[in-house]
Amino acid sequence: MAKTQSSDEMGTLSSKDLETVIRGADLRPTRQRLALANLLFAKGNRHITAEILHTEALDAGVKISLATIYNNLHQFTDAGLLREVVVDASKSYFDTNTLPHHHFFYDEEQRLEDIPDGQIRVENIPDIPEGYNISEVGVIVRLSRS
Amino acid sequence: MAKTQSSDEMGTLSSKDLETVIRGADLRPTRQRLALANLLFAKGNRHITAEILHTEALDAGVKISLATIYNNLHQFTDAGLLREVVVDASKSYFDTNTLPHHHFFYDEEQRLEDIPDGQIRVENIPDIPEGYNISEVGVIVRLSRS
DNA sequence: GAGTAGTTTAGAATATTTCTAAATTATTGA
DNA sequence: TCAATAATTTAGAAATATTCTAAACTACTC
Repeated sequence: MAKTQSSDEMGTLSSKDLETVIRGADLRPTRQRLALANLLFAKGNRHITAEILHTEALDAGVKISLATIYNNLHQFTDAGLLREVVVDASKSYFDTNTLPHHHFFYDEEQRLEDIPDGQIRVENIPDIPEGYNISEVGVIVRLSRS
Repeated sequence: MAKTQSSDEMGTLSSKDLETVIRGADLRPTRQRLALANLLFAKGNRHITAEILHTEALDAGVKISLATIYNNLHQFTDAGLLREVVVDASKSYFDTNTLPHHHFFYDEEQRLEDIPDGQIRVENIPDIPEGYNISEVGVIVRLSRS
């Protein structure tokens, strides 16, 4: 397997691989961090909030505080292993898919879902002011029950 | 002038007009509500947070509480006079332009700016699941200093 | 194994937004 | 005009999500 893998392909990482990923991000493979990495990266794409990840960790028997969840979500994000998606005014979602892509957001369920890259095209982005660059183009298609 | 006006054209409303707009939304033209409507709609498109609107009102000599700011922002939004734009994980922006359009967001300045409708096109939106409809397609182009 | 630097943690603090219940104001209709 | 009513405003408390602090703990280095 290639040494570098996109977050898209992290669905089958062994705990050895997870340790490698964590070390590659200049982080120590602590018990808590490994457990979070496992919850986040061991089963395909996820869109998760701090609170839900905390609950999942506790349910999995991992003793971990909410502060540590936040610390690690931000460290993973800084390391490029996660992407923060702003879609709800009151809480943050973290997406394990760091490749360029867009999202469906189900209003009633407060649930995010990937729209695979290439599927949507954004055309005709106007000129941007001198001295700036585009850091991200995000499309959110909001869905509600009809 | 036409009886119905898009929020786009509310830049020149007299206080009589503002009262009409407010009554049209089934709201009472109170001192506070008129003052807010004036701050919001009397000078072209705005993208504003509750806190900033509160400060502007106080600066203009209007005695008003923050709770009233929130009440009115939501009432205006429900009446279709404002649109809430989610772009920042920690606070909400309200946009006086309720026509379909997209946004630039200046990361460093935490500032929103309209991209006029028609300028950007979103193509190839995939099929959406049975039983849902698209309530909004939002594009945010994030800009950072280069 | 000792020293250090990174990590975790409980709990406090902060920020934004909502809620509550009481006081105030606008409206209606006698 | 005035009383009844319903909507509105308000201060302050509460709720929610997130960050901070400082102390305890753990992983790493030599």
